[in-house]
Amino acid sequence: MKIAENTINRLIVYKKELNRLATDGLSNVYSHKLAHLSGFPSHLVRRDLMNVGYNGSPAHGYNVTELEKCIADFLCTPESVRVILVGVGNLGRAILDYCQQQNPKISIVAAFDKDKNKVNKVYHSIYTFHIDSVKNYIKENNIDVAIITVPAAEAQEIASALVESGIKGIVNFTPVRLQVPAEVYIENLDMMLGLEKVVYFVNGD
Amino acid sequence: MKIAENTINRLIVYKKELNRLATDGLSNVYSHKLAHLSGFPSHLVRRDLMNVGYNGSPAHGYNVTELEKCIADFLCTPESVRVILVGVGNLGRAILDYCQQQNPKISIVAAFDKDKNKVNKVYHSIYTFHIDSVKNYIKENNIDVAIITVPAAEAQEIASALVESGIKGIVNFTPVRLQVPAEVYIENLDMMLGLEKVVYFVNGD
DNA sequence: TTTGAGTTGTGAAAATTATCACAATGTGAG
DNA sequence: CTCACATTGTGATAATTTTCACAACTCAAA
Repeated sequence: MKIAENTINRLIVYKKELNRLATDGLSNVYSHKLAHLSGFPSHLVRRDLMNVGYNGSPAHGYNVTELEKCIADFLCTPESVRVILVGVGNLGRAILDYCQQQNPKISIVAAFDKDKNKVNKVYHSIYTFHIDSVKNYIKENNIDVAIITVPAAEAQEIASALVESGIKGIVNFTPVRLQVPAEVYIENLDMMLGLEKVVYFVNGD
Repeated sequence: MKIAENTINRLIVYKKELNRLATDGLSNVYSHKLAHLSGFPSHLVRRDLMNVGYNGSPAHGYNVTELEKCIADFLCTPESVRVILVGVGNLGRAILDYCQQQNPKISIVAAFDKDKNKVNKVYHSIYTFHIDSVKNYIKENNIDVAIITVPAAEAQEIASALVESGIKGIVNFTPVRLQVPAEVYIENLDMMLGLEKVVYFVNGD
């Protein structure tokens, strides 16, 4: 069954909130509470959970840990995912740091840059290689996902190289709309776009 | 007329691509080309442009600079927007830097942190104030939009304080779902969520 | 002038997504 | 046991969003 992208977004949010509830020691939760925590209406929560195929109880709602696991299974979250990052600028280094504090299942295993002053250095405990070695690295280590944080002018060239080496998904932090084959999944995380959207909704209507 | 959030996203993308076309010296563009550049189908481009009320010519397509201005007007993009940033960690500093390289109409005018070692310092030419002064700053300078890059544990407390002071829109880089009144617009830019989504679409289907 | 190629703008249809409303269910108190 | 209550799961409905298809238009060339 095909699931809408928005549904996936929400499921990821539910999963995170469930995880937090679990660490808080709660064992069950009602759709209303999950709705309140995640910011979506409760009937959407229930509808989304229909998709993952987990059944709650009318009396106790959902079992927190079971539902979390069920969503994780549904999202096919593998036990560990290895990701690379290209572009060790301010933003790239911040992401190297940030990622380690979050989901331990997803880890950045290598960074790449063209600047010789950065190559062979370690940032936030991630080793930086020269960009020329990225193709080999991807192939030898079977990497599927890359994060791009290079300057806008280099983004397309880098993306093409990554795709050529077999990358299947890219988190794109540059403002450039990357041109890649349809089977490569691109998640654009343009911070400026986010800011502009907020400005629109605050100003306009 | 009410415009869907996705439409707003696309319009912002069109605007950026148009800007790039303009600097490249092109004077007009067809919906197909704009579609290719932005990654959306051409009939969606035309449908979206219907909303902003700009009319192209069947022979020459759209005038690049006029359309760009028209979209900007539609999005109510003010001549200049002043934004503050709360949380001068690695990510916060990277954003301070990144923002200045992009849209010159939107500028971060002040940063805030609770760490005394950061207060009164200047990062990427933005002055850092103590977090205790943020409420006054917002009121005195009439700030509408804030960027939150504090640790997850402090996010909600900060958000509540900002809202109390009159903030109308927040770009939230923390993984926390902020609880705010409905009239405050929140844009969640959770990098981990983006990564997880890519992992899902790469792995699963 | 007339024809033809290529594009826009848009009504209408299709597909998708969200909302509603309520039957079915499980629980605990009396 | 039975009843009242609160919640889930879901068919049906409504709303939204996208896609299709083509008439209307512009220009250039013959």
